[in-house]
Amino acid sequence: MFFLKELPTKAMLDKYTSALTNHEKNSIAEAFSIMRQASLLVRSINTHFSANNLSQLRFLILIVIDREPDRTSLYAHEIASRLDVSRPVLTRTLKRLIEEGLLISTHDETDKRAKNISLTKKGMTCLSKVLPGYFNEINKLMK
Amino acid sequence: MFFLKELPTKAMLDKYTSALTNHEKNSIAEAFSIMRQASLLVRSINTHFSANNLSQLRFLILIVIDREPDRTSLYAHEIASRLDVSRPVLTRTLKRLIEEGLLISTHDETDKRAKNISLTKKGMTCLSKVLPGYFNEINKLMK
DNA sequence: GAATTATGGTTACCATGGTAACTATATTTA
DNA sequence: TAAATATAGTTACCATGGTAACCATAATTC
Repeated sequence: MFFLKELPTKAMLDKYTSALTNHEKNSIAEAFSIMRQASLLVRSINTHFSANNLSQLRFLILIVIDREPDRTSLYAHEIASRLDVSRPVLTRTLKRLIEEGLLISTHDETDKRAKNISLTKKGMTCLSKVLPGYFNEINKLMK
Repeated sequence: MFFLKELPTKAMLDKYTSALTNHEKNSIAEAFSIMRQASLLVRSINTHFSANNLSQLRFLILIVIDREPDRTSLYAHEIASRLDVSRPVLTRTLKRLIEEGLLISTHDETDKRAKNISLTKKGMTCLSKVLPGYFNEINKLMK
């Protein structure tokens, strides 16, 4: 998502930011650094995930359900409110996770629009299988 | 690309990282923070770009050509070597930028495989039009 | 110099992100 | 309580990321 292998040098940046203050130039250099670091993190995390048939979003959906205190399910709109992703993408991703047996969806009696989503055994197993490698990947790159 | 709105609290993290050292836990918390910050940056930058019919990658392609000292063109494989993106994606994106008149491609006489890519007037105009807002978006979010 | 390997680039296909426009049900308001 | 608005979720469509497999040309090796 930030695909520049070599971050611009200060001199390079100056070519484009002559009108900015030094403070602004530093902020921009820092932003580049953050975006590049995050890109590398996301890259290697995604590699780990796809080896386990997951993705960032698929993983996060499982996690937000699992981590919810005192509950074993969430409404789709609650998942949506915790994740910064568009509704159609969430709909599709939930659909796939349900098809693959990682989640199950039940209808709500009081609100017929709502869908109640919970982890299956398979979903929980998947999560616990992927978590150690996930933290491991992060730690490798944060050194 | 990291879609968790609220980063996990330390207590939350403990649920999943009990086997890790404190140093590792801190690294992970920092990684989350970096990924989240980068996501927000990329979000707003992309919004700015798409209002100008660009994207991160389209922008970076233009920039790496423009910033190259002493040259006005790059071979496609040189662009590829500067950007961390797969070759097919680069091929397609270059194709679109050429169709839209931001880039032109010429064949190389000595290596018949290679494509020489340079910015058109329109490409340069596009770049200079988008740059101030780009830095501005970054600075807004880095505060 | 023919065969092999490496390099530059493309095609085909899929996953995953977005927006716009939609349906269905709940809620609010007049 | 009928009409208007808000909320939950979906569908259709497109942009942009990836990998695998491929073609064409160059470079290397035997």
